[in-house]
Amino acid sequence: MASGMDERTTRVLRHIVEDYIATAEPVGSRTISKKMGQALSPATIRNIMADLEEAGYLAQPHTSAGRVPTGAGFRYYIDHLLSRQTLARDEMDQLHRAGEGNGPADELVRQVSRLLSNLAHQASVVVVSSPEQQVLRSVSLMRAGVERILLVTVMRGGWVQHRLIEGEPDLTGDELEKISAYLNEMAEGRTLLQLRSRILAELGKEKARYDRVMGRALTMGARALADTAPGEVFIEGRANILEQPEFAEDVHRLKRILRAFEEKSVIFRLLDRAMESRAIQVSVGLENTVEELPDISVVASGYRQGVSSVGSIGLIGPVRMDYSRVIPLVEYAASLLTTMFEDR
Amino acid sequence: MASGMDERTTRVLRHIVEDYIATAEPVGSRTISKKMGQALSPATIRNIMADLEEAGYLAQPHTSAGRVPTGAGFRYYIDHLLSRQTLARDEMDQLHRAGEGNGPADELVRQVSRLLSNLAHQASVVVVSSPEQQVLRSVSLMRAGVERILLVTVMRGGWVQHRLIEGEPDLTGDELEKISAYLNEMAEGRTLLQLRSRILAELGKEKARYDRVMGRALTMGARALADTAPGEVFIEGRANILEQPEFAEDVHRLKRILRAFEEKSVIFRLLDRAMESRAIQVSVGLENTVEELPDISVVASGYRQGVSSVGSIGLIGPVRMDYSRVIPLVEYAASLLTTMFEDR
DNA sequence: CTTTAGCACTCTCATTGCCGGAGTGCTAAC
DNA sequence: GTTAGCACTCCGGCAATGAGAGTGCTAAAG
Repeated sequence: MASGMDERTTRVLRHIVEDYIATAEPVGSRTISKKMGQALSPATIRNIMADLEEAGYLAQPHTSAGRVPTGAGFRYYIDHLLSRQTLARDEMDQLHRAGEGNGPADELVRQVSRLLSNLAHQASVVVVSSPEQQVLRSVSLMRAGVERILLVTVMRGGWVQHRLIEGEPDLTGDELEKISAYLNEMAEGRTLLQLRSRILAELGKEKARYDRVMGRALTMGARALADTAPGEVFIEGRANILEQPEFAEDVHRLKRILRAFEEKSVIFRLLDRAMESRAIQVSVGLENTVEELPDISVVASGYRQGVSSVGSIGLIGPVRMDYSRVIPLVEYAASLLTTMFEDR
Repeated sequence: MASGMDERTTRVLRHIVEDYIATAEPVGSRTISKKMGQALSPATIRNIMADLEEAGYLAQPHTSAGRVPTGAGFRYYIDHLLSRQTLARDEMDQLHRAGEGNGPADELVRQVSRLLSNLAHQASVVVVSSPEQQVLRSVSLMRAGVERILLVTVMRGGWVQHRLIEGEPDLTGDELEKISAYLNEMAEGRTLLQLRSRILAELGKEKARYDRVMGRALTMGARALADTAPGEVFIEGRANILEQPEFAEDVHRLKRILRAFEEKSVIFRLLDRAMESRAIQVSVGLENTVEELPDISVVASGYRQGVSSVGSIGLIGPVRMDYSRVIPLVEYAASLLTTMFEDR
């Protein structure tokens, strides 16, 4: 049906969507007629609207209310009608400054995310994918308690991660340092995944035969990397979603979304489509496959470290979002993250 | 005036507070009369209520509504009238299990906090104080990029922290390992604070004179520890505060508190009184000195690592909280955290 | 002197009925 | 195909009303 609409019809649809985005109220034929410079009378608009409703792009909350775009309406708008706003110089600068500063990677990412959230008046989410595919820069083993050893990994791009190895018999400081150094040498430039298989290969080859340090290093490495780390989620600007009347008024919805924010896995599912693709992803309403949140929209884009995608950044909010503004914002933020990780 | 109340008056006050806690509605003289087994007629209760109002413990939303406890009323109730509920076996078990598991310290703390939040139907907050005073178990320097070095510190108790040293000329892997080992040896068993002054002393003494490794180690250590790390804040169960009608109904208040949750420093100020003291701290309404949040209550208790307090855990919610239940919960959670860190 | 019954009074809240306004769909004319 | 006109629908706000809950005061009883 999408192609079966003439230009006039789509123009009407566009105006309806944009008016609705701006006001959050159902929009009537009069309003649109005025907006289009009286070229068409309200009555005509009404006819067109009836067509659009039949095609599934609009809905009426009740007879004698104006029209509201459906999910399909938004979809069509986003795919064919949207004209992106260009970002204000000032906004780009702000984002830049947030990402430029000194400090650990996670802190900078948080700041960018937060600013994005404030600029868009939506909640902002960053997911960092499980670091399995990322290239290591260095690893270190540290004593962390009785029979507890901590494996710290630093990725290219500056991401730091640590995991605990428990129930490991204690070693002297010297031994630990040697083992650590050995592992570190083995790790550099490899991905976690590669490191793991390398360790396993090595372990099979020489066994813990004649080199005690090497043997211990290999078994410990193998243990530490046995289970995959989950990746991380940062959510910033939860308070901003109260700016959106759809959440401020409906406590139930608000609660649902806040609950979802507390489940890492839900957020992961929400953003993982964006992670793969290089282009920005917009999923409105029911399109996202997360059954807990049928009535929200996600605008997200992956960011990369070198050639491999390592995560994504996005906004979560009601379906009625100012996409023309929000899409460029997210895109810019994602590209910023990519450059941030480039020279690290 | 507190002492100038006879037992009958305080009993009335207690019933009013408890009824209000249970219902969130102003409570009238009839209700109280019935609750006290008709020993006193509503009229008598009314007289007593008038006294209590004059004394500042109760207030009327408007003539001909029931009474509502004031901040002072709650304060008096907490200090003199409260009878703690004992925790259900099951709740203690749940908390225990949350804290017992394997995994990094921060993850476990999060889990305990989250469970606490769910049990209390309030938002739960954990602050980990700046690690300055904590005793180190080990430190390690790791390569983290061009001219970037990461200092990772592991505290007794299992807390891990890292800070970036930027603009540091690159070293060979070997050199870095030596420096790292040297620092590690110096660090163990000292607090961060002690380590820092030790480094400065050492730096003055020998200068970077004849031992290049030592010299580099000292200057890098000094640089890394120059600025104090801020400490951390975990907030769990934000969605639970919507269970409380005072937040569910008043978007403005909700927004204020969500905004506050996004400012580490605010949360710090809110909980730092609890950090010092070993006993549980309850601050109702205006008692907390955080001007952004005049109408909320904080129930918090510090937890320790050995003898020194390292943070606190607490609940944040409306003044109308079920203190008799919530206080034991927080206490138990705090003691749990203390034992969790003991054997690490 | 304290307690209580009685009563008049106040205030809220839910219900009802009643416009006015916004918007629609349909029909007939342009 | 477009539009003016019109009857119709539905929502939202407003005022009036009355029930209900609760109070304070007074005067009588204990």
